[in-house]
Amino acid sequence: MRVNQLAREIGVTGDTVRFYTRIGYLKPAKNPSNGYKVYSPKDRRLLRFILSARQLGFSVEDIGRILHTADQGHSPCPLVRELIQQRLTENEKQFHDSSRLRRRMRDAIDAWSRKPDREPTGDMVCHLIEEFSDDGLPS
Amino acid sequence: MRVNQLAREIGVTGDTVRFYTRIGYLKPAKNPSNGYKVYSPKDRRLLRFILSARQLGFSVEDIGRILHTADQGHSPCPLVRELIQQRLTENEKQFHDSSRLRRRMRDAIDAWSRKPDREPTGDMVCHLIEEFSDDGLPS
DNA sequence: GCTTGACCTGTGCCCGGGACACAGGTTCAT
DNA sequence: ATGAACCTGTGTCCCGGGCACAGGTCAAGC
Repeated sequence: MRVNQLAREIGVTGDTVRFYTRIGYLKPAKNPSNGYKVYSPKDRRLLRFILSARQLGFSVEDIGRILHTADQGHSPCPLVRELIQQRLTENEKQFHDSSRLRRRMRDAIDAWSRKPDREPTGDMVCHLIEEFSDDGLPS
Repeated sequence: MRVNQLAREIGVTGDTVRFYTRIGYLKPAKNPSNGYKVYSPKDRRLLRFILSARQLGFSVEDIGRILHTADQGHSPCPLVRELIQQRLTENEKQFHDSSRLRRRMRDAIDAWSRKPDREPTGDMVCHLIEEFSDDGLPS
């Protein structure tokens, strides 16, 4: 089976399949008559696994480590448990950062609703932004 | 003043200053005796503006449009109001996505706490991931 | 056989927002 | 003049694919 057949069957784009092939996670054979890559049922299982892991928040590199461990015949489960914990912690941090930014944006929009537009000057590009930032500074 | 002088004064790295210079937002003169870039007080004001805008969630490209508008002598304020609204909407979407992922990760960790580790098989890389994903599928 | 046109392929570069590596230049004290 | 510390511009890298491109393939029609 060729890239787009596999891709459609699984529900991703051909580019995605090509990408995982390019980085060596899928290892299709090569049809010698036309140079096209030929994917096996094992590749299909692997691709499904990769996509499941991605949906759980594992990075592509994480998945590489997991696959490598399994290739050695070792159980990847301890690594999987460790990695998802790390990703969860990351997610929580970025969730927090995102919340702070959102509050800041809302505060700005609110403050700006009571301010006029102005022409730029030599010292000022946009007084909305510049004055809002000054408000947050230590005087 | 040279890149690292400016950078330190504002509290960013030289790479950041170089980056905004490279993309043309800062326009230092060139010291002909040594080829070094020479930043003016205007560049310093601009850099401050850029960083303030970044902190409010504007993208680097947004800032380019804002600077361009101001360069034409028009008020960038309407654009600024429009763009922050867009970024806020984006942030809200990604906040939501992030929340869903987080719940999924926590559910996985919880489910996995009651499951053993296993060796990989020809059909299975890591049963934790594969079975957890199956749970979400329409049977 | 040949052509047409739709579909498919691999390859290589693109994105953001800087970070980092590198080779070489400069500066100040010696 | 020499050494060491610091500095500079430039090029490349990161992620997870997306996209453009030139060319290959394949069935239908003549």
